[in-house]
Amino acid sequence: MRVYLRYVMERHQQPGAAIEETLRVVGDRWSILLVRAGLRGIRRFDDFCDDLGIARPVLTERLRRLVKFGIFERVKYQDKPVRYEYRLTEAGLALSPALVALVRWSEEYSQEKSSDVILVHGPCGTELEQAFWCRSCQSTFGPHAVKGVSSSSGS
Amino acid sequence: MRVYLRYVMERHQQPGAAIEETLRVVGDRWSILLVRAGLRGIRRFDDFCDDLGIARPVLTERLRRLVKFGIFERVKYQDKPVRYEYRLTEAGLALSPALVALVRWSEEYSQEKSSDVILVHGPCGTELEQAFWCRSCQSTFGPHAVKGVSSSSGS
DNA sequence: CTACTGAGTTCGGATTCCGAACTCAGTATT
DNA sequence: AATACTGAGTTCGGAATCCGAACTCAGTAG
Repeated sequence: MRVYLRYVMERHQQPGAAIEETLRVVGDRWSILLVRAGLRGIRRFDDFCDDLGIARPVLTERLRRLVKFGIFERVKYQDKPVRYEYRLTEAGLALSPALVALVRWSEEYSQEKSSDVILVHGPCGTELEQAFWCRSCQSTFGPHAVKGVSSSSGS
Repeated sequence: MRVYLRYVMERHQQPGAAIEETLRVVGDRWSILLVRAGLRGIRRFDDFCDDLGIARPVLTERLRRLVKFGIFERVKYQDKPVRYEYRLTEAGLALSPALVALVRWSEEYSQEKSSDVILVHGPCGTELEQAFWCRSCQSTFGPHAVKGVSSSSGS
């Protein structure tokens, strides 16, 4: 079955608020990488630092901001010398669909291929594909069926 | 049916190559916004400029880079004074799942809500949800069913 | 008393970003 | 013919951001 999508993307109030909102939070060079590291189980400051090669002052600032936006939480894991680590919140975990989409894209369209399996279906072990799902039609279709129909630009 | 996912995310060769690959292309502050503008039908230099409020030198550099990576193509649309415009390629369109994921996230988890309908199912007009789809199981499940199981971090 | 860990801060220098003004080809206006 | 306008860029100087390296600070281990 062939389904085509219409991109509508209306601006309600602010110009293109929704994506900008998200990008205002994770739209810099490091935040998404931090989330990915978090998904891989990294939690400590120095580990983030070593794993990503991010500069320490920037890491400090970025983690603080991500905590502020509720993506990571700063948890004390030790008292003696008081130490904190950073854990993904539910909101942070909820970014995974975006990460998966990013990985999938690189697999399909990036010149330098790098097969980096990120998500598997628990029960059967197959790689997952990402799809669109229409609630009322109950149908699923992949990004390949996507077709851009530009609404004729107004003024 | 309840399905849980396991985050596996192995590093094959380079540390976390896949996402970094994608982010190396669209991981700056503007590229994703440019793609979104492209999806909305914007094609001309000045229109990108006005719509996003991006500085012209940066726009120049960004478009050049995105053309180099095959996300936009520079098409001559007029001969008299020769003029070019920028159109999304198939690879560029293929970024839409990521954009949708970003929009969905802002709708669910961002404090400042902004209902900005981005994708609709052509035939029935309902908003689309994004889902994971397992090819072999033929089942679909949403991000809500996602559960993070951090692989215990090694050394 | 010295060495080490781990989460940050404090620096100076390098890069990138920005807005505003400029270029350059051709077209429309007077 | 002279002026104004369009559209895709360049060329500036100043401002914000990034970086690596060294430093702080509390507590532990030898």
